[in-house]
Amino acid sequence: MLDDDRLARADRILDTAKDLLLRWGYRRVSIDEIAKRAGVGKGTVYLHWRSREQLFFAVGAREAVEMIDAVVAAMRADPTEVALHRYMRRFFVEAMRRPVLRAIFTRDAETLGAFLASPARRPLEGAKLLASHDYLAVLAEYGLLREDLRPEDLDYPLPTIVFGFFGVEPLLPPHLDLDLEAKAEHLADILRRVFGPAAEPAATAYTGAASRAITIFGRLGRDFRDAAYTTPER
Amino acid sequence: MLDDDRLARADRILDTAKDLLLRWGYRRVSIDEIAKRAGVGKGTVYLHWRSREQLFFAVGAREAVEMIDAVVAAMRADPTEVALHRYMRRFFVEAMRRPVLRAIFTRDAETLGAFLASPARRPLEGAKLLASHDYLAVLAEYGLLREDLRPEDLDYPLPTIVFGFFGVEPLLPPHLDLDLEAKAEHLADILRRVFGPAAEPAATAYTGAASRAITIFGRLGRDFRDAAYTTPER
DNA sequence: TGATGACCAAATTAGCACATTGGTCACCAA
DNA sequence: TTGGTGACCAATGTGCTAATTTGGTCATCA
Repeated sequence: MLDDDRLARADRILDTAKDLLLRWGYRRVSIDEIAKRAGVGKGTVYLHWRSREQLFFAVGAREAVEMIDAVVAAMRADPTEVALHRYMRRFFVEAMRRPVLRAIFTRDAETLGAFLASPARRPLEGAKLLASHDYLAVLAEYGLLREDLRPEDLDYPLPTIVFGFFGVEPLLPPHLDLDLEAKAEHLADILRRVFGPAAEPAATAYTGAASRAITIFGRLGRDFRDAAYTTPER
Repeated sequence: MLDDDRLARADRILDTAKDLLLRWGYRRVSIDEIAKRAGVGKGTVYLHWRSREQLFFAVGAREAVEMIDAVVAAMRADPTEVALHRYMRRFFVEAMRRPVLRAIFTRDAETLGAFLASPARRPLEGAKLLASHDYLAVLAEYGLLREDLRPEDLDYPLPTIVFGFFGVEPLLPPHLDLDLEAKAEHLADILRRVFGPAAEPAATAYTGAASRAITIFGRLGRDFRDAAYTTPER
């Protein structure tokens, strides 16, 4: 079978899995049902992924790729998007707009159930996706971080703040319903005040940093794409 | 029966309930068991609280009173403790050091189970306990907030940040294990940078605001104490 | 008159037969 | 020869009933 056909088939299966995941929730979706609706035999699914968990990981990884691509595209179009507060704002919005990523980041137990605790999902959250050390090092190098901060100083407070934005929703009083953009704006404002440099950086800092960051996130996107379509080796 | 004896009995029951709650978790603790260990009849428990939920709410409320008392004492000893970032730092530390409050704020399902979703627990979290509008209004009045902020501007971002600090723990990579004070310091630093005034306020601002805040939190503490020992009326 | 525990309805658990599901692999069609 | 398939299997889950536990009440008692 041609590689293109293989990829197309993988996508068909992933589309089906994603659709059922969002409609029925993780525990209700069986491999049988996915295979049937995708028009392939059950065994064929296992020619693409090692296990059920891996398959659903791939569903998430594909959305992660979309999100990363959107981030990279934004940085290409406007290098100031590389700044931490701009990047995280976009990350937040792009993640929340994609149903599977939103379910993962908001820890939506209704939709994801046991998958939230499964080890296969691990790479989908975690600091690596959120803000790699490589990226933060680039920010520091180009003067886009507060002068007294080293990248590792963000290890605790940055994920903590961002996690708060993904997770508070169910705890807030209902009368407080900001739209996604307003929340993202709050997040950006906070990150700029807490981690941003005192003075506005030069335009050249942005272009230099953006070019480096695009490389970093481009690689990250390719890694996720590879992970999503990985064939099980034995 | 004398009021003092009544209170002592209530405390004995609450001590027992708290002990079992922390050892066995919410769902495993029965009223029968609590009554037996507290040396009273089951009916007696219902002379103090209307329902099982109310009883466990009282367990939390009593710890909330302890916490609020600690906060008030700190403000009395040092009026600069009234500043938002100092107050929330202390709030965070005092809450995390008390097992029942920590379970509530970290949403520890293992310990609290169904109680997390029960309406009786509602008053124990929520913005009221965290930072009432009255308190924020005092801060604004005395110039202890960023000049361009009105109290209601904090409604969304403040609980969001604080929630993050209570809730991230299970998501962080294990190698990152700051002690409680270090986490609290991060929280304080963030809140000062995001919500604090540009210039250091005068000492008189702190004393004035602290005196007002002590009144507010003193009342809140009394309300919780009353709620904890409330007799069910019919 | 305050405290108690037997009592009851409602919810939970235990036990068991039956159905479903993740994953494998012998077989087959191209 | 080989990529695709679905019958197959162990293990997990589901429905069902009987038996137990539990929250809450209240007649009775000290």
